[in-house]
Amino acid sequence: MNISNILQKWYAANKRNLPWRQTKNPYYIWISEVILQQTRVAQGISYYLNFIKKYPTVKLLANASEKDVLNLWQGLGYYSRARNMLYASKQILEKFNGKIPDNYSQIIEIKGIGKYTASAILSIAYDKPYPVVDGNVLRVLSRLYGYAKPVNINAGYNDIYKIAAKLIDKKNPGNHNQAIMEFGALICSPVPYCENCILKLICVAYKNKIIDKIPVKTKKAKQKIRYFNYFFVQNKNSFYIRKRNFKDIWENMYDFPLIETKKKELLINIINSDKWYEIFQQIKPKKIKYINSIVHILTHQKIKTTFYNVQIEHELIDTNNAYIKITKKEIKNFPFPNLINQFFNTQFFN
DNA sequence: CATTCGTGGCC
DNA sequence: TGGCCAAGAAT
Repeated sequence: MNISNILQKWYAANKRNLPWRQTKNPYYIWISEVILQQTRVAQGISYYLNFIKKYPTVKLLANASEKDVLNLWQGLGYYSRARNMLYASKQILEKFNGKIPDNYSQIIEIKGIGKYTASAILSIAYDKPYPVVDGNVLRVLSRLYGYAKPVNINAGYNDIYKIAAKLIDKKNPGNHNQAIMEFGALICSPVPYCENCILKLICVAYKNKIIDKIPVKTKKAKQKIRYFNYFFVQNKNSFYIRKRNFKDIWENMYDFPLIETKKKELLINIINSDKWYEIFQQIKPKKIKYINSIVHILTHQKIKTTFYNVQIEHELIDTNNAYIKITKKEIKNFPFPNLINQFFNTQFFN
């Protein structure tokens, strides 16, 4: 038995029962693959079920609003995936007659579908022999073959890709690809379960006792620290939000009026300064109150956040038309990043 | 091609 | 606790 056969046999006996494994519908496979990009299976399952329930076809997705799609994606992170999927659904509808292409050159044109997702859809939904190389495959194959150079650069990725291409079962590519990924997720995990591994006798890293040193990765850049001051501006039972319609984190999501500072700074006196008027075009508020401070961690940024409550007695004079006045009941209609969403669950807000 | 895009779980 | 990492893609 070759390696693929061993993995597929293991997979048949040990695979998890996941909702997207009950279909070969290319649309569903596409949705699942995008949701699972850089996302754990446990976190993605409910989003997948909600997504295919609300948008069961390409056409229904293509006719959705971005705000609704982002709302469904809220809390999952990497929101460009949702924006790209909406764009992609229109591409599929118009250029490919509503059908996910079954060939590489066309499917790779679709927004949000890169080398991995193209290969995953083609192999799983259409039985085409394209090898997937994701984080699992990089780990499994680098250990198995004792590949001790960095895998998170192009050269390393290309080396592993060649191995993956040589290894693939051309008669059962979808099953093969899922088997090796599942094996990486459950057995050859970052902290591996070598005692349960069916490949340990032929695993170079295991034989050389360097499992904990492979895969090799180059260092990541240090997190940037940013200081956000969010103003929960309140006018009786209404408050103000705005859409982040500019190039930064959380693009096209909603949040509160924000003042970013370059260092840690308490802006409790801002209503007595000209700065308040410059930003909000608003006469001096009735009162401002510090609420709390939290730290929100992103992959490349650490957001040190302070929330303030500002009570005003007149409407915001919003010459830039930047703010939307809403009540608490309307919150669920708008997609917020989790930093803001968590605020809605605090004692202050309720 | 290195960086940037969230969030949550794990140790 | 801080760092690593998860079915990656766009720029």
